[in-house]
Amino acid sequence: MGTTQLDTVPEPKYWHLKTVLSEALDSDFAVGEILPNERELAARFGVARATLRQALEQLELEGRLQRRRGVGTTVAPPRVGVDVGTSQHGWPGAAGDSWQPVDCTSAVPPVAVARMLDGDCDNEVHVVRRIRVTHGQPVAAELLYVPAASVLDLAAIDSPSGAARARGVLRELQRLAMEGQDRAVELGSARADDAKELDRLPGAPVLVVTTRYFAHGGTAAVSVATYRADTCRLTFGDSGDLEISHHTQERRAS
Amino acid sequence: MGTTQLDTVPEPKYWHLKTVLSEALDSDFAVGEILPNERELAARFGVARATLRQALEQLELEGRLQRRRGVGTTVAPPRVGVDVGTSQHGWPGAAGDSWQPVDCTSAVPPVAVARMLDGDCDNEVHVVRRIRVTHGQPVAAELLYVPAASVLDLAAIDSPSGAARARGVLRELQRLAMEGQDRAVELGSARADDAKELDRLPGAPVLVVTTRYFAHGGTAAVSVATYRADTCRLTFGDSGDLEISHHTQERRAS
DNA sequence: AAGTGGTCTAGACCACTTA
DNA sequence: AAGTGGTCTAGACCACTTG
Repeated sequence: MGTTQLDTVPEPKYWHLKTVLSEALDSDFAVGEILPNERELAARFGVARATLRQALEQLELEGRLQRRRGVGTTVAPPRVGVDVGTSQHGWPGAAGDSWQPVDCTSAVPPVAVARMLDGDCDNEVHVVRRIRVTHGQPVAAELLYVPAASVLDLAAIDSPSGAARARGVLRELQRLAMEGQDRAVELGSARADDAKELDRLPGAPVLVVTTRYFAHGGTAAVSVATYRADTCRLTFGDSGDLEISHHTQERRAS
Repeated sequence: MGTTQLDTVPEPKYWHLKTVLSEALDSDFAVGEILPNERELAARFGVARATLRQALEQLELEGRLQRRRGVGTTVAPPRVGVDVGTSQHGWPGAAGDSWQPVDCTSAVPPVAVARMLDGDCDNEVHVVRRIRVTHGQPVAAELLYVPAASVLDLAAIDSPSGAARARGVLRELQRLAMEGQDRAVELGSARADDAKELDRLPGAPVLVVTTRYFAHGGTAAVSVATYRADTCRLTFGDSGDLEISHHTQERRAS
C-alpha cells in the first residue's frame, strides 16, 4: 500500500492542456472573444508551440474554437443545428428549402456515385452545385448528380450552364413522383473547392451527407452534401434550435 | 504573356503527399496490407516525419488507413454502414437491437443532458452503459440517461448495479408508450472511457449521436452514442450495406 | 510593416506490441 | 530486445489579414 499510483497513465501534455483550456473557455471567455496568440499561449503554459497547437486543434474539432490565419483564435459560438431530417420530404429545390443553386455542369460522376445511379458508370450526368446558408453563414456545399434520364424534358432547359440551368434542372426534377429517400452520414475532409465555399482550409473536417432520391423504381438523383463539422450539428426531427453543449462532460459517480 | 501561372496556390507538401498516397492505396495495396513504417515512408518521399504523419492523419480521418501503436499502419477496409435510422422505432433494448448492456450506475447527468431531461438539473438519473458491436468489432459506446421518473417500478430492479441492473432499467423502459424520437449527429472526440471501449486513443474523432426519447409528454430518456468516425458510416434507411467510396474523387468537367 | 495562424524540419524520447 | 506509432521540442519560413 501507500503508493497511490495515480501516474499509471501519464496523460499527454496536449491532452491536459486541452482540458485546462476548455475549462478556461467555460469560465473566463465570452463567445467571439480573441485568445492570446499561439506563441504567447505556448510560452504561458511552458510548452512548445506544436504541443499547444495540438490542443487547439482538438478544441477546434469540437467546435469550441475558431482559428483564422492572419487574424487569430476566437471562442466559437455553440454549434448551429441544421435540419437534414426526412421530415423534409420532397425534391431538392422544393419551395422553402435553404439551398441556393450556384451553377450546373455536365460531368462523369465519381465511381462511388455512379454505382448508386444504377450502374451508369461512364455516362455524363448533370451536376448541380448548391450552397446552404444559415444565419448568414455558409454551412454546407452540395453536388447534386442528376442523370439525363431523370430530366428528360431537356429542351426546356435552355441555359447552357450557370445558376439558371441549375434552377432548370431542379424544376424538371420536381415533376417526378418521389418514391423515397435514403441518407448516410460520414466523416470526411473538405476538398479544395468545397473548402473555398465553406470558408475553410482544404482538409478541414466535414460531415458528408449522401442522399439518394428514388423515383421510377430507380435512383433519380444523388446528393453529396458536405457540412462544416466544426460549426454544424445535424438534426433529424424537430430538435433544430435546441442547444446541446460542445462536449459531454464527465460527471459520473457510482 | 506566357507565364502559365500554375503556382498561384503552392499546394502544401502534406496535401500533395496525401493525394499521392491515396492513389497508391487504390492501385498498389490490398485491404489489410501493412505499409512501410513512418520513418521509411518519410525518407522515401524526402520529407520530415511530422509532415508524413500529417498526411497519414488525414487518410486515417477519411477511413483509408488504420494505425496502431507498436504494430504499424494498415490499409483499412471500407467503412461499415451502421443503421441509426428512425426506421428502428422502439425503445433502446428492444428485441433484436445490436446493443449489449454493460453496466448501470446512478449519477447527475452533464448539464447538456440535464437540459434535455426537462430541466431536472441536479437530480441523479440511471446511467446505462452499452456497447454496439458489428461484424465482431465494437463500433459505438453509449451512455443512456434515464430519469427515475421514467422507471417508477424501481423495486422490480433488485440488482444494485452491473449488467443485470442495466437490463432491468431497459426492461422497465419498454413498458412506456413511446411518443417519438429525436436525433442529432455531430463531430466529437472520444473521451477516455469511450476510447478504451472503442479500441482507440483518447481524442479520436467520433460521431456523436444524441437521441431523445419522448413519452408522457416529456423526455423519458436521452442517449448519447459515440461512433468511431474512422470506421463507421451512419445510415438512415435501407442503404445499410451499400458500399460508398472513402472520398468523393474530383472528376468534373464542363 | 507587423502580427497572426499554417507548414516544415531534424531531432529526441516514450508507450506499446511482438517475438 | 527490437520495431512501431505517439508525443514533444525549438527553431525556421510562409501565407494571409490588417492597420
